[in-house]
Amino acid sequence: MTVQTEGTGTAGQILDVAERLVQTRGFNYFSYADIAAELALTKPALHYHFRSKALLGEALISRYTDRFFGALNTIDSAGADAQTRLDRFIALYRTMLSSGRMCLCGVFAAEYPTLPPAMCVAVLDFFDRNETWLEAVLRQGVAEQTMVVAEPARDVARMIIDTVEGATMIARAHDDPERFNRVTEQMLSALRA
Amino acid sequence: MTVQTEGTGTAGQILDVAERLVQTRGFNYFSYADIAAELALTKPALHYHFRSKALLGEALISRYTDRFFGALNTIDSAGADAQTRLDRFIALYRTMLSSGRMCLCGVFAAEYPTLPPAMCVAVLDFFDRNETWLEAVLRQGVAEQTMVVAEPARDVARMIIDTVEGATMIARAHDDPERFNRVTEQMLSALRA
DNA sequence: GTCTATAACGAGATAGAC
DNA sequence: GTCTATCTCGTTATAGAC
Repeated sequence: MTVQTEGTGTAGQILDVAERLVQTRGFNYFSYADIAAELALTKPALHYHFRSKALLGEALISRYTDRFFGALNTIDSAGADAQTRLDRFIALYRTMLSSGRMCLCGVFAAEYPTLPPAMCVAVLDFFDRNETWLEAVLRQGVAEQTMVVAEPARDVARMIIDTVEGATMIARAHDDPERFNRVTEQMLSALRA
Repeated sequence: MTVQTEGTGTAGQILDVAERLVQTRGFNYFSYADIAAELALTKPALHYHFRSKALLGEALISRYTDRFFGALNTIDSAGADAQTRLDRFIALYRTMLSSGRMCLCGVFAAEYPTLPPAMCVAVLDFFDRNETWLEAVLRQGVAEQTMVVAEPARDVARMIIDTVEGATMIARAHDDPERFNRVTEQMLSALRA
């Protein structure tokens, strides 16, 4: 149920380092040289695995999205109640924040107008799928009578994503993970029945 | 009550263009050459007014913060109720979003780990002052019996900022300002008494 | 699959003329 | 206050040897 795990092989290690650099510095503020230095490789070796930075970016989103929804699947398969599911969703972001990272797609959203088109499509897809997952959890909470959710529930789902992304970003700037905890707790308490 | 107004003189014009470029592309994805081309100047002319990009960044935050709190002062001097004040606060962000811009300090928060130290200090100061203003509005709403605000009210103020910053970022990626309106409306309705 | 070497370009910044 | 010219460095990317 974690989003950041270690990849296998050289390509996997490249993605690991690149992912961390994007989540901490942004897509436009790291270079192939940074990755090469960390892995004791040369730049052409990276280009062998990822022909261009744009393709590396696409691979990053693809793997991140797979892992993120893998984590959501793990949450689902535990058969927990809606409150617990929502708590665990938020814990995914808390874990990233604890290592000074933003959500990968949150970073990409901030840099959106500068991204290659293929990356843009993948970023929007990530958010759309998140909304769908959250909307289902909210409807479960209503059915369990533990949540009060306004209609359309999808807008509430969007509010949750926006708040969590914003809270991650600003708590990291303050270097204060507790800020994230208190803000998300405020948000959750407003949803409780 | 607007945050984006036109500056006077060459330095003001430089700040105008730089501000727009940061709000749309980020601090790490525009150059002196971009500004120079727009203003039909050369790069050394820009360096005459702002010796380094870091100093330009500091000047950007300083002017933006002044204008932002100028707008909040205008809201205050109208003597409106808390709900109206909060609506007008959110309208400041809506106006930025309508021209494809994020909050300047929201962008800087996303790029925070890459910024020069002096800019970091100024960014945190912007958010702290925002929290203080919002906390006062929330307490006014409680006194007017139009809002239900959990304690500590400062955490609710932080939640509002995080949600608005996140909603701006993600609505812009979707090129859908209505998303911002619906999300912030959901947030506001959770605060109503 | 990784290397050395290099191309081609753009970045921030400075010297010195006008 | 703005210019031409230039410096130095870092960037993405490729050619070709091993």
